[in-house]
Amino acid sequence: MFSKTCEYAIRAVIFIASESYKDKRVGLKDIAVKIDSPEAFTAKILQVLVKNDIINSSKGPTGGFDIPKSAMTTIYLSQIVSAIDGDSVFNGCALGLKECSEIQPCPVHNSFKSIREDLKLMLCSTSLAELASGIKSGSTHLRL
Amino acid sequence: MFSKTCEYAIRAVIFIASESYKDKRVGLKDIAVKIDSPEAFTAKILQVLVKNDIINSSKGPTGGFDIPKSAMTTIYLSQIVSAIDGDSVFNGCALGLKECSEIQPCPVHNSFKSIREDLKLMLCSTSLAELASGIKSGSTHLRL
DNA sequence: ATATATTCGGATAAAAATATCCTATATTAA
DNA sequence: TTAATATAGGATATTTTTATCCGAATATAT
Repeated sequence: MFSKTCEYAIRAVIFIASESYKDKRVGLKDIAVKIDSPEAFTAKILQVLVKNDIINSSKGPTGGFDIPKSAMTTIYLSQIVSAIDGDSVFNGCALGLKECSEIQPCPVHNSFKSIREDLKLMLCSTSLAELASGIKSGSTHLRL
Repeated sequence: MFSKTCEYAIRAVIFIASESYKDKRVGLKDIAVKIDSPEAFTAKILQVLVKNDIINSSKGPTGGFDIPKSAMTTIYLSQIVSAIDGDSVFNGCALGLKECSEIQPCPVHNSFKSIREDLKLMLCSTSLAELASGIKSGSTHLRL
């Protein structure tokens, strides 16, 4: 579904959001531990997320990553996914064909249509705020 | 969604089915051309499909691959997918967590539930016969 | 029987994804 | 202003996925 990189990205963003909700900025080391990801690799991913304006970063002591509370309700899963994996999840042919559309469909095009629509809808309507609230309340988890 | 290997597998099986429908056995070379896949790599994939009883093979001149007509209605997309990609599509956590279930869900577990159910249902109910019929009629295609 | 055409299977190679290391740069606090 | 701590980013390494090569085994037709 998503690349491993994208899985890390989503988990990291949710964790950062859950801490930002408590007005806490979090460092790379902490993030890597809390989402169980390789630290250096996670750093690379976070850089991409910063460049895509999904998270903020600040250097130096007391530095780290955060997300403004106001942004949490306007950032959706879809943004994280397309920042990391591009739009193949949204547009790509399930059988890997370059030319696959309504007028020239692959054999599974129609079978996948509604599933892809549902997926798209879900990704575009699930906000960071929702996802982080589960972490806050302890009803969802990010590692193991 | 699927690995590239699995995309080739599905395309190959559909092509073999569409030819078997016309009582034609098809060789590796022909398959690779018709589904636009690397020949040697496709050979490896076909071996796995043979081992999983999804397609038949026969050696020697006039040899090649085929699928009994009777089998076409009992082989489903799900079988091809799990033979090549395993059952990660069916069971795997969207965020890559090892432990993710109803009692210990990841943040997107519930959002993905219905989508995954729909996907599973579709894969388990779409038969090879259906997929091959689109190729026969020319309404669907396997390359480009 | 022999030549030929085909799949089978092991070894290897290339490419892409994932992961690490190290130095530079910025920021804070003392 | 200096020491300490954090992210940034380039270079490199490892692992996984994708792809190729080649000889062996097998079956067919002549």
